[in-house]
Amino acid sequence: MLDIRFIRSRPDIVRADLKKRGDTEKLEWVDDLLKKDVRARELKIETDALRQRRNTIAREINTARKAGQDVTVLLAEAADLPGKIRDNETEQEMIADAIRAYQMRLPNILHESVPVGKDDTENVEIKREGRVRTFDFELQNHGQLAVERGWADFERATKISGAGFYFLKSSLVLLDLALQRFAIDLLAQKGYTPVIPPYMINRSSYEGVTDLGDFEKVMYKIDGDDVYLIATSEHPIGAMYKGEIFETKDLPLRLAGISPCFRREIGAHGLDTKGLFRVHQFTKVEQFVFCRPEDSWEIHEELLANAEEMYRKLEIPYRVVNICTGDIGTVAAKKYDIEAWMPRENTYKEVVSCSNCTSYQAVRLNIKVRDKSNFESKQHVHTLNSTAVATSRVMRAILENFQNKEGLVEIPKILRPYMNDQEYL
RNA sequence: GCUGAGGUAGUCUAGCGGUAGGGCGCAGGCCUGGAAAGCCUGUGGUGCGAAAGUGCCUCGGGGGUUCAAUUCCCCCCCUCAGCGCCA
Repeated sequence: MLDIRFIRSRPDIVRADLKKRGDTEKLEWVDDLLKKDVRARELKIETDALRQRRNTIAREINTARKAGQDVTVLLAEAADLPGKIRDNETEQEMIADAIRAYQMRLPNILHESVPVGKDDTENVEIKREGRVRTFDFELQNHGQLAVERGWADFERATKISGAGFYFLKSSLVLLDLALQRFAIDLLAQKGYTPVIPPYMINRSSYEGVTDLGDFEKVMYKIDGDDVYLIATSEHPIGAMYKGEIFETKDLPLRLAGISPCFRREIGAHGLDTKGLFRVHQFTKVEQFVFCRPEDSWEIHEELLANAEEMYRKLEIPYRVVNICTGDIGTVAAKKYDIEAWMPRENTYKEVVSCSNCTSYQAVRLNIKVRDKSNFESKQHVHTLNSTAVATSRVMRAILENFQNKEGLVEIPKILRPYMNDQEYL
């Protein structure tokens, strides 16, 4: 969320950003929020004065009693104070809740390079990489191919868990693990520390890292407990340092999260109905960085470069798009997607999402950095996250891009050391 | 799940109705040719103030009693130890 002090001092920036997003209904929120903020501070001054009087009088009563003096006048005054204080506190709480509710719903301030657009059709392509293969035969649907070869079982998974689930078997299990290990090794070599997080986290931690709407749309709640299944390791890793202060020397902190990801929302159907593209559960290796505010834009490019390197090495053609205002959501200040070439559909489809969340998550989570040379000054850190590999989607890309006429699937060379040096699945 | 002990500022620890004290760490200052040691100050959140300052809040969380709660009462959460169950 946005720091109240930032909103207070630069409401012009907040308003301009909402206009850029076309989110004009929230302009009124800013006005109302600023009004409530003024009232909140008036109330604080009043209430603090009442509390000061209460504290003083309590001490006076104590001193007078010890001196054996009469305290009835003091007690009479003191008796009125708690009620007055309580009335003020009630109003203060109401206003604080209202301000917080606005803050939780106001989106992050966008980077100037974010293109204006109404929805995902207006995202801006930045580049294309890789050689797109041509096929002189009809490609098989990756899901059907996987079932025929005994690499996946969707029907039995549907029987026991519902649509959107799958059993992975034999070669695809090894491929899944190979992709994870490839990604971890590549990131570890670049200074990222691998992390396996808890797969369930509680609501208050979750509110720090995600959009409120996600609780209804995306997350699975565990019945009877205050915990949710994680939708990505970004969430537990972001919340990991909640309420903490980093030393400058400890930043940037580069982490590589490895976890299953659970998502209720699986969206559109069509070609993807049966298969590995839109599923309720998949495994993902994720890059996550905590850094000083001045470093985040450079690191955002680093995360994208790392992700691109993976797809180049996997020999999967891709393009990079700059996500527009209508598609970016509330948390990120700028977001790139990498879309892998899916030859059967003749189109690029999302496999990586790479975001600079600037201080938006850090403000909610209260994560700061302290500079040793200026001990008193603390700033909120910036957080960034980017997919390295979401194994289900990359497996689909491999099953399609590396298929041959005989229905065999070649294993990308970079993965073969992780696959007992096999050439084909 | 049961029993017991705990939760005090970055960390350790005292206080157990009347302004939360000390050790360590860290930051700054004095001292020094430089350092160490020693000594002094500071250390979380927030309000007012140009600043110097000054006030309020903070003893796991929430209620209650009281002029006044870290302290007394009630509910909840978490940690540790032992026992039980368990891959």
